Amino acid sequence: MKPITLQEIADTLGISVSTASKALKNYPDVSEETKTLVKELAATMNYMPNSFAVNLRTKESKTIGLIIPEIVHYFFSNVIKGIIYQAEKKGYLIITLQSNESYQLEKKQIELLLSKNVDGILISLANETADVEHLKTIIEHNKPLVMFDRIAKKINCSKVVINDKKAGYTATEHLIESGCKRIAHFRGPLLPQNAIDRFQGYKQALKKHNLTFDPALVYTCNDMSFEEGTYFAKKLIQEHKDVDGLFVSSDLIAIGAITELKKQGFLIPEDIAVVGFSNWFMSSAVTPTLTTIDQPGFEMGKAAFKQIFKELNFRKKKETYTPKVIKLKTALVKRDSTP
Amino acid sequence: MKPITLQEIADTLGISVSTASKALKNYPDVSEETKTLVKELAATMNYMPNSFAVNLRTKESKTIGLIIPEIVHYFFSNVIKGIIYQAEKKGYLIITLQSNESYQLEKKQIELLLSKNVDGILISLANETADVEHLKTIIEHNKPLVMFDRIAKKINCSKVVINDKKAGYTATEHLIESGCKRIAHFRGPLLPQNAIDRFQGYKQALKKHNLTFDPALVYTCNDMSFEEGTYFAKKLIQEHKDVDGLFVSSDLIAIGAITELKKQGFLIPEDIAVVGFSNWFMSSAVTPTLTTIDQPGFEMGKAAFKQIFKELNFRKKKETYTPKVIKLKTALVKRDSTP
DNA sequence: CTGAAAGCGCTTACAG
DNA sequence: CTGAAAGCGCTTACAG
Repeated sequence: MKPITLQEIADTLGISVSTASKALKNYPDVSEETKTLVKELAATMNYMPNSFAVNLRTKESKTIGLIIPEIVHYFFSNVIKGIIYQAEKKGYLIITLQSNESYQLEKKQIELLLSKNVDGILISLANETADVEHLKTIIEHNKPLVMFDRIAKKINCSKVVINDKKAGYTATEHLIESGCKRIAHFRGPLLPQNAIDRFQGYKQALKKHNLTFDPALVYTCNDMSFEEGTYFAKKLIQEHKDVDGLFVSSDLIAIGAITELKKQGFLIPEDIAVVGFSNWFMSSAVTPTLTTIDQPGFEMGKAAFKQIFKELNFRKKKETYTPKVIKLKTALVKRDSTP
Repeated sequence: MKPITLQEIADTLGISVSTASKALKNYPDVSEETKTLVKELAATMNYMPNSFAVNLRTKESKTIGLIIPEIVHYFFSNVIKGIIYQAEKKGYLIITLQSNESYQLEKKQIELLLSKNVDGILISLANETADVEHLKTIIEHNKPLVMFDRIAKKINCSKVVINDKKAGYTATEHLIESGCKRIAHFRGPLLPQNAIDRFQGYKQALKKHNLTFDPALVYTCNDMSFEEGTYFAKKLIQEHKDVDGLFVSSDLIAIGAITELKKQGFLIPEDIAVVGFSNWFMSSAVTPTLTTIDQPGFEMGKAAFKQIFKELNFRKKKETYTPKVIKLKTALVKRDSTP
């Protein structure tokens, strides 16, 4: 079945392509009669405008590129879901690419998306990414760019984030208020801003409550896995027998840590209280259930798309806009891993 | 920064657009000198061909549509990852849509992808999908279609699957060989072929080993969640005190079931042995670790893309091809939830 | 109210 | 070896 063209519609109706085109798009200067004729024929012939031609004329494809560090990841897949959900609502399609936490890939993928002429780009940075020049090329190409979760402070574009520092503060303060005196922290990798911010929040809470900050109690996780949780838990209790609280930058690592601690005979939360991060669906299923910070992935995806959509419209109207930083709310979810 | 065109390259060089175009594409009938000139200028001017124009001319966009029931799902997100990984290798981009297990959405999304002129469609059916006429429209539009995991037997297109029946058989037989006599099955929803096949494998294994099949021991899960696992486990031990084995059609449900059974004082595997399905990464982390069937999601994604890529090339060469059914290997992963 | 014309930026068959 | 021309299928400013 060959797709049918406007030309064919016009021909069978004995009118011009221009009129047919305008009729379908409800131009006011086409007679009602012609409009009905064209629309009916289009419907019966199952006409679909050739999107390649439309793209070429209108210079937009209603397609947004998305670069994500890792698809197989509860939080990120929720973000993707939110983006796709919102995009579909607005008639946009999402092309997803995975940087695999690699700076080189991320850079290449930006080039790729730009060469494919997406209308804009949504990105969450790879853990490896330190240099952010490649993001500037997006802006130079005059395409809207919105970063989310793993952002680069230096880049002047809209961002959707949570307040990681505040969330880290809340988590740690909750441990302090539960009576913990020696609180360890399993932080994320060194580069990403959100790992830094959560760590800052941790420090700030200690300071506020007059607990001394001990750098030896901070362990840096790199692959953010369950195994890393068990590994550092083992290390932690070897090195610091007096620890009574633990703030972990991800639920998965926290669950790994709890598994190991239980195995070694520690009672959670009696001996060591634990707070995770992100509110992974399993955190309410494990034993004990995990106290954590709820990080709204789906909402973040929706917000990121909404923002790029706004910017797209500003551009169409040739209006200027100033990049916005949207901060989504987090919440402490109190469960059984803290007293 | 306005994107630069072939026209501008040709103008600055004082040659025609045709020659410039052919030079860039290494046509043999262009002088080496001209080729170098054009290529160098293109490089310094950072020329990128306008993909909209290329699409219109070549009638292909090197873009494949993907419809998946649920993105936030360990198995499916692995499949997506595999598809995107393989597609990127071959210069293709993936547009992902989520049907949300809804037949209506799935149907609409096929129309959408077709109207956006993707070169082909990859799909895994929604649990709700019974009628498969909408898939035929893809074929009528002359676009390659490859189904994976949740397939429709009736549709004549290539498919990538595992042998669900055999896997169900293996899982059940493993329980039987472990000494189980009364084996229950938590199956998936009624419509998807793979839920049916796993159930058939279960029945077949019982028959083969002369155990009577008792329909009362089969429970149908619909949302495939942890909670469903706890719910049916509760029901199971109320209704059938003599059960000593359980084959569950997903690891998450199995883990839910085990959590509930442990809570009620049952020993796993001593009282009830449990086998899951899919080899979710958490199945090696829970206590006891879960015996399961490894279902290669990433491989499935790669295979699905490879197949559609092949079909795309056959079409370009105007060769015919017959749809293939690719069966990927599964394996029993023996862990501690079976003796 | 309708249509001829130009043009989006490329590719490719054809002429020279 | 080079280039003029046609054309992919639309949209839209303009003329009538």
